[in-house]
Amino acid sequence: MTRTVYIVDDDDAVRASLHTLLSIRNDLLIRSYRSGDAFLQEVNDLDPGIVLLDFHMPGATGLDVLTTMNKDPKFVAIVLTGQGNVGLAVQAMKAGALDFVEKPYEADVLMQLLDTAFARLEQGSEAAARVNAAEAKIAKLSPRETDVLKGLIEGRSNKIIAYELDISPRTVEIYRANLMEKLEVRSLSEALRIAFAAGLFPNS
Amino acid sequence: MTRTVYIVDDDDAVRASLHTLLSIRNDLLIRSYRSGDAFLQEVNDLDPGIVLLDFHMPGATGLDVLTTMNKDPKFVAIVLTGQGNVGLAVQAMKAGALDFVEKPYEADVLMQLLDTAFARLEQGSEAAARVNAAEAKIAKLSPRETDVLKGLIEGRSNKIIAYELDISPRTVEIYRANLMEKLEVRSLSEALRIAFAAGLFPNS
DNA sequence: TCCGACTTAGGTATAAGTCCCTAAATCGTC
DNA sequence: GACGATTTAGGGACTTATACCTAAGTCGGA
Repeated sequence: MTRTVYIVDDDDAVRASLHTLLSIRNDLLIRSYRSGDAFLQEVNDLDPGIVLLDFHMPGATGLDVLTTMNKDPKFVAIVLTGQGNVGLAVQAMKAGALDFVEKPYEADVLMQLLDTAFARLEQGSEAAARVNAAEAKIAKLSPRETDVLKGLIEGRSNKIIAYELDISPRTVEIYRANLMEKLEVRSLSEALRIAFAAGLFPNS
Repeated sequence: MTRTVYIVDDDDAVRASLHTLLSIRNDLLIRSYRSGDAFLQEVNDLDPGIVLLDFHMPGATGLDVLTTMNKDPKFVAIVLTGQGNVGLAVQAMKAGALDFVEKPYEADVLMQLLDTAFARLEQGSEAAARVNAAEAKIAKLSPRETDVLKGLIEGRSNKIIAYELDISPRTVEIYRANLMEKLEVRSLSEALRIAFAAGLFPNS
């Protein structure tokens, strides 16, 4: 597995020093960006990784970057900043940063943070992978098959579903068999589990 | 609905001033504690509410209180502190505080924070109530009924479950009927939904 | 000691779901 | 215009599940 670290800082010296520091660990792929804007332009095409983020930058600030990639589980951000204060730290943490560290940082603290960040990244991408797999399977279903799945989720029998969709129970059976095949499952419970994972479920 | 605010601060003047400020809103029930220890002693018996928490206190600090009630969705904490710094703010946010505000705070900022906090509290307690209801129903099941439910979750038929438990398929049918009754559901899908909600499900 | 819950099990009937076969109209794509 | 996917549907055999009936042994608590 490639462990990628993105450095986003407008200060050449900071980028260089971080690069040197991180190069101690030879399992890291390091990419540097000289502004938040430059990073945001490419963010959709990037592999998952850790983002070491400066707060004060011309153009998009660290907070802008954080809010943009807020819910994307592909990235875990650590804010590294020169002039920090409580308000900024709180904002950054609310925006989902793993940590907010004032420069000068200690090398071993940063290294430990990186490990934590990679651990969280893995958790997040496992969860995301499960959701993705489930959604991909659901997406294969035809509209009618999806209708039937919804009926099954609600706990209705083929007969009732047929009545609601105004089609023959026989046809419901066929859609049901089709969706089981497309979802690659052999039991209703497995099908429902995929529906759960894909967020198809009513929480009420 | 009673909206409760707990004030935890060792400074008499701060407690009094917060009390006065919050009294403007006559829908709030206000309780004050002069130390983190005093609050923690009662925390298990308290109703859900917002905790306005000082950081620097003799005995249990604000962070101690935060970590103790960390995962309890009954409370949402806002840290109000005199001498704050970035490190403390980050620790508090990591420990689950909704916000970290330095004194002197502005009254309207605090009021807005309270609204946000109550909103989050309601979300959390709705979710918690669902989980509780589900767990309570699962807890009613006898050991054998639970075994059968696990088999159903795995997508096995009565016959297979009977074989695995080394009992008659007939008996599995009875347990199954019993658990449907105890769970107050009429379909497998509803039963599985309760099992999901109770966290009985394998994520792998 | 008796009551209630849990565990176990059979019979019989009906309902529901699955698995095999076939078949045709529609609709968009190459 | 032919090909594939979608939607629609029937028959028949087989498997599963449900809904009713009864019944008995164990074990802990009132």
